[in-house]
Amino acid sequence: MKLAVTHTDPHSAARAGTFETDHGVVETPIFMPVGTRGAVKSLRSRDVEEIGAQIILGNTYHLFLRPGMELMEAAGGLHRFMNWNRPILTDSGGFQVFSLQELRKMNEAGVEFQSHIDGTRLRFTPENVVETQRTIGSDIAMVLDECPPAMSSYDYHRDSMERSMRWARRAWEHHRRLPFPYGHRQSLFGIVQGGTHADLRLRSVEALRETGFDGYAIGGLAVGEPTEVMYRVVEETAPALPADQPRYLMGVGTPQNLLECIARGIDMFDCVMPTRNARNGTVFTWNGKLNMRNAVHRNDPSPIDPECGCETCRNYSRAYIRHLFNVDEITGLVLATIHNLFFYLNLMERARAEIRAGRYSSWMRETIERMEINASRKTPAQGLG
RNA sequence: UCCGCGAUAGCUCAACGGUGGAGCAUCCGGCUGUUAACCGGAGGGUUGUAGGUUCGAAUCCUACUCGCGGAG
Repeated sequence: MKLAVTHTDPHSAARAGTFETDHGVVETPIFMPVGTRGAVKSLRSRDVEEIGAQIILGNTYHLFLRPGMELMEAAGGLHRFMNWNRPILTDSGGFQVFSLQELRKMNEAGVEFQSHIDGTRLRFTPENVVETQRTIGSDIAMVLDECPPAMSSYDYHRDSMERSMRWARRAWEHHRRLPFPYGHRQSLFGIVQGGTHADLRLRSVEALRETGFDGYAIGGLAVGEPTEVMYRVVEETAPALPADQPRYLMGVGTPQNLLECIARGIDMFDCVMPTRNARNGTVFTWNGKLNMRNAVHRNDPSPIDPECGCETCRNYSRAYIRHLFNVDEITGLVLATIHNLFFYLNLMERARAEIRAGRYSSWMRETIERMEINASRKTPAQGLG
C-alpha cells in the first residue's frame, strides 16, 4: 500500500498525504476511533460518519468471541454487519496478549487464550488470525504479535520481538495465498516491537522490511514507559520505515501525544482514550481536559468548548451535560463521546492543514502549551440567570 | 393518658461494656492497539438532650424531647 505524501513539514518529520482502500481514501495524519466489538461505544455508525471518521478500528479477538465467525460470514463481513461503508482496520489480538496476560499462554505456534467470557480455550496463530480478519473483511489487517509490558527485561524484549517477527513472516506468507472474500482487497501491516531498545527496534524494522508489508505499525508503546521514552522510541524507529508507506503508532494516545508523534513521522493513530474517557466524564478541549462530573460546571451555560463545532457543543451546555452524568443518563455518555471524537478528528484535520501550510511545528508548540492549562480553572462557573 | 418500639454521617442502617463502620449521596482524581457507562481516593459524627452506674458507655439505669405503633 502506497502513502501518497503530498506535503512535508520543513521543521519536523511531519507529513501529510493519502492512502487508498477499496472503501475509500484516507487522509493522513489520521485518527481511527476504536470500535472493538463492531461498535464505537455509545454511537451508531451514522453518528461516527457524521462526526467525520474516515476509518475505524475493530478487534479480531473480541469479534471472534462474539458474534463469532459463522455469523460474521453470514452477515457478509463487518462492513455490512455494522452498516459502516468506510475503511476498517482490525487489530489482531496482539494487544489482548498484553491486556489478558492472566488468561493466555504463548509458544512458538501462537497464543492460547482462555475466553474472558466463558473460559473456552481459543488457539490464535499467525495464520488463523489472518483468516479471521479475512472473514471480518477489514480493509487493513494486522499481524499477530506480542505486546510485552514495558518493564520486561532486555532479553525478554529481544526474544519476544524475534518471535513476533517470525510470526509476522508466517502471517504474510499465509496472507498472500488467501483469496479476498467480499470482493474488496485487504492490506496487511507488520508491527515493529523491541520495547524501548533502539537496537531491537531497528532489527525489528529490518525483519519486517525484508518481508515487505503494506504498511508498518509501531507497537508495544504506551504500555507503562514514560512519555519522553515513547517519543524517543518513535523518533528512532519511524525514520527507518519506508517513507512511501503508512506508519501507524498503535494505541496512542493523548492529544499531545498525537501531535508530538506526527512531528516524528507517524501517519495513523488509534486509541480508546477519547471514547473511554468520554464515558467516564473526561472531555478534551483546546484548553485542556475537563471533568464533566465536577461541581464547577453545575450552573455553567457555556458549551464544553466554545471553539468546537461538534453537535454537542453547538447544542448543549456544560450544566446540562454535568447533570446527565450526575443522574447516570446514557445521553451524557453519547454527547461526551461525540464531542471527544470530533475533537480528536478535528485535531488531525488541523494538523493536516498546518502541515500543508508549512507551519506545523510552531502551531504544535502553541497548541500543546494551550492544552496544558487546565480549562476548568480558567473559566469558572457563570450563573444561568 | 398509658404501654411498646425507636433516635448513630446528608439518607438508609451496622456496631449491643473495650479505639464508632458500611452502602448510597457529596467532593476529587485516574483512564493510551477496550475484560472499563469503569477504577481509586477524600471530606463528613460531642452516637436526640440532661444526669447516673462503671477503670471504661453508642451499648446498662433514670428523666426529658421527638417520631412510629397499639390501647383507652
